[in-house]
Amino acid sequence: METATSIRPEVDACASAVLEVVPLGTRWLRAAIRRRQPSWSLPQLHTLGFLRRNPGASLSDLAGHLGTGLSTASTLVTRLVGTRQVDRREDPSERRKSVLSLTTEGQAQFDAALEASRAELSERLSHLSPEQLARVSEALALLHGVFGEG
Amino acid sequence: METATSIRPEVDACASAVLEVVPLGTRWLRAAIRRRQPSWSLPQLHTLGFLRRNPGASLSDLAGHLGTGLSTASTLVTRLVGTRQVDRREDPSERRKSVLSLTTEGQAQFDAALEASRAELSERLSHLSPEQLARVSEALALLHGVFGEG
DNA sequence: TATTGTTATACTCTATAACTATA
DNA sequence: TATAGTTATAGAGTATAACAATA
Repeated sequence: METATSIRPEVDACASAVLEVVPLGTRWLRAAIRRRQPSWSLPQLHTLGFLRRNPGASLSDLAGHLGTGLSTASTLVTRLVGTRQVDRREDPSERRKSVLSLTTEGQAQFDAALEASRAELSERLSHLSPEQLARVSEALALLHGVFGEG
Repeated sequence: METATSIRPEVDACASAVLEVVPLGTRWLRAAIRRRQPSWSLPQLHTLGFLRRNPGASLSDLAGHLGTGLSTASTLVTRLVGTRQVDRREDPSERRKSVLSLTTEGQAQFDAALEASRAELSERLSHLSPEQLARVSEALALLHGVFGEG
């Protein structure tokens, strides 16, 4: 199979770096969350984070964000509803749809966990110089676009 | 609880960006792999990638890399041995230890999948300017250190 | 008929605990 | 006794397929 290698070697090197760092970051993040909320899985955290930013989203919205099927999102939400962290209602105007949001308790727990992880990450990032920090922030914005545009 | 907020707001902003982009990248990566090798899970890919770079590693080495317990690594390896992608032997000098490596077939499949994902990522990264690309690469190196030093 | 979501089934990931074998 | 690894068990994530309800 022709593997369509780029004309620019820097591009391939950058792609390789992404492929190496993203899993590293995921493992770090999972460990950080576990230290704080051992009962939360990464998918659960992603679900809570999405509903934190998008209150009132439907199950389809959530599934699209998670990159999973509707059934996966459904069982995920069912568990979080069971633990009183997510509220699931029926959309009055579109009765097929769910209206999802965090409960007060779910939001408080999520904010606390996010803040703890951010504090831990900040501690590590604080060793970087202001210039390095600015470049990392800029690079993250670029990667956000790269991952999000499709 | 005191959440030890940083004195530098830029640090916290950067940490927030990391917390947002890392999950995005993970979902993109999973989707990219699925397009190529629908049968591989992310943990399996990480296992293959680690053994690709560290042939002869022990099960403990692998578990440490994955951030999981020994039992998780053991069942993971058992499945990959069953599909003829990983070779598991006994260390002659330390008979408690396993010596893990990719089979010829496993290595070929991994290389092909990695190359496909890299090509797909490269296509997206190719839209960046040389300056942007350099910054992303530099930032990734910094993040590699941030995630890896603990 | 198409869309939204749920449920059943099966397989993988993961942790804990109990176990074996080796050092 | 301590370490390397396996196995049993249980709970969670995931996809596919079959289903119900709504539009």
